[in-house]
Amino acid sequence: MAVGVGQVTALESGEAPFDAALAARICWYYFKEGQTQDAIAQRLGLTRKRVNRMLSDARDTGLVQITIAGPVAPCVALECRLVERFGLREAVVVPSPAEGTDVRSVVGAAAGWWISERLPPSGSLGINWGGTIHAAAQNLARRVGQGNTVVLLCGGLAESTAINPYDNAASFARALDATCYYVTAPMYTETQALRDALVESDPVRRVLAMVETLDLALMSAIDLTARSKALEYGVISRDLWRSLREAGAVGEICGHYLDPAGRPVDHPIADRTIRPHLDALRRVPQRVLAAGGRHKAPVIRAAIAAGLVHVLITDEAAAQNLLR
Amino acid sequence: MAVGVGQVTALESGEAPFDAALAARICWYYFKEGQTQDAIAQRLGLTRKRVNRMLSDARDTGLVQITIAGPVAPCVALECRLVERFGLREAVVVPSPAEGTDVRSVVGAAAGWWISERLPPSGSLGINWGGTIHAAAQNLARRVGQGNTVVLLCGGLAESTAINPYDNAASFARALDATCYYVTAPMYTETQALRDALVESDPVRRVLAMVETLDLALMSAIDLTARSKALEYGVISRDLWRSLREAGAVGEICGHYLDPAGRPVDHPIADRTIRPHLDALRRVPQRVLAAGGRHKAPVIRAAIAAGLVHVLITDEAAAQNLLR
DNA sequence: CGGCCGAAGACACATATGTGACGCAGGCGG
DNA sequence: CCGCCTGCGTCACATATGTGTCTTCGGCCG
Repeated sequence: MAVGVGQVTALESGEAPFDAALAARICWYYFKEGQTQDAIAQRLGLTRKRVNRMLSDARDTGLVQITIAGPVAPCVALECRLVERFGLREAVVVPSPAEGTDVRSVVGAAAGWWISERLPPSGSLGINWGGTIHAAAQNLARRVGQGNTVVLLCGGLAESTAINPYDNAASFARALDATCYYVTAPMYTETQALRDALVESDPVRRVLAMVETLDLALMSAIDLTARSKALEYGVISRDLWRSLREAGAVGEICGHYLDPAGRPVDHPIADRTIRPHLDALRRVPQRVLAAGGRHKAPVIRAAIAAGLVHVLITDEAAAQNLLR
Repeated sequence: MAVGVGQVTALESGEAPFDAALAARICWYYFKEGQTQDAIAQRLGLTRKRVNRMLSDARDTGLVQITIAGPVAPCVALECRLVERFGLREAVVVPSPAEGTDVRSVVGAAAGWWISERLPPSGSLGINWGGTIHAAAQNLARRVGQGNTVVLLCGGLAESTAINPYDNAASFARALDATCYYVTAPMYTETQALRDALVESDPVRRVLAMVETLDLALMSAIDLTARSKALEYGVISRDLWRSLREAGAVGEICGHYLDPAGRPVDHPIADRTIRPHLDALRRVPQRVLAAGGRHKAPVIRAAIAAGLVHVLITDEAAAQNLLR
């Protein structure tokens, strides 16, 4: 119970810590003791509705984490085949969710779990952005004071959507109790001159240079199919989308637009994008790609071909497409 | 209902010993995707009941593991174990502060919060003294005109330290807008005759008798380890400390020195101490002990054994020691 | 060969859960 | 000072869940 500390009363210290404690307690009673929500509400003097809401909040924010131990056989088979076919270090395949539901949350959950397991103490982690990464953030095992570092590998978005890059990074940093470095610049600029000025500027340059120091990079990929979320959210305009496709791009990773063979495509946007160097990314010792959904298969293939993937975290549908 | 290829494979392979694969898949759909059991059953061609049973089996066998993140999670676990192990009505465990800092302020803060929540309007509250109680006083939610009563359950200290009993009581009374009753006598006298005379005197007798009317008693405990604050403050002389330890005492609550089994020890100081009767204390309907720090574990155990504790408010370190 | 037995399904029902409608109070800006 | 608006509590109801009972089915044993 993080009631107020020292002379500070609970109220003065703000509701946040108290709420977290209460939420944790509720989760314990509900998930561990199997109490009914009603009973918990009575026991703690709350309304059932409140308990109910806190429980779903807890699930959303990752306060409770549900892990499934045993290997899911078919997925394990796919994992083995992916590793073998593409020469990966490791593959994680999760069952595809029902048609119409969002694959990113389940792939992200797997990614969060993977990072929790594999990020060393004092490790330095690079991330980019996207719904998958956002979901990963919600599924990290909490750390305290291990001296981790989180580096955001892309610029920000001016319009704050639910999956803003800065928020992604902040969520990671909060969960890992990490120092966080942000690229204080937009994802891409309107002119090349501005891009050049920004990447030369001290704060941006310093953060982008940190890619050389990373232990681990967790990246998602943007596809350029008609189902692209980037298109849906307006992060990529329809005109840009069309011209990228015409230029032969199948998707984007960390600001790099790749053709099916994993080569960067020639497109003006490249000169206006703020991004780490591709070669620098290729020097990160452990590179993890988290992307799911069958429409992501081409960009995943491209990313692998580009040498950006040591570890692939994906879903059944994408895995099957990749192996076809 | 569209069934994914992987699922068909799983079904057609018809594992007679419905291996962990199916169970894991069901768990995945249920916990990760939030599908309804009915939907899962339809999707996999099973009955809902079967899905239901596999889910509860999975929980029992640990195939799914639910963990609660956040710093307070282990505390909630400890609370539950304390309640169960010692037959308490309630336990509150706060995270232990960093080594070297004072645990009493955080335990006291929790105690203050607890009292604020649970002391009924017009309720009568007994307290003793100590740093923990002092901290509790600082963390009470203010009340106005609810007709509360505060009764100090011990004598005073002539030398005014920061944690003078009278000041403790006054702080409580001020915060609760309560009428306050003080034991107008020292904590212990130099002779038994004086003690006897004092407890027979009208004001002292009347206040001590009020213990029978209390709704709630909030008590801290003095330990007799080398780290005892009472020793450090000189409230207990080193000679007294040594002889109490030799007599088998592990600590003191409200003037009662207890051995590890919770029995009063035989020691001359007992006859010179001004204190409520142990049996009277045991008749207080709700008895709360607030004490933290690992060195308090023995006296907490003694207090519980003595039947003085309905509600224990402590810290992680002490809780762990208690459960060992 | 026939009956026994256990596993698993169908059905039913009592709870538990999630969610929307409504209304109240407290904070805030006009 | 007043009205609006947000947040929360209450109520109500549609689903979802857990569990019992009865039945069926298939294997096993006498």
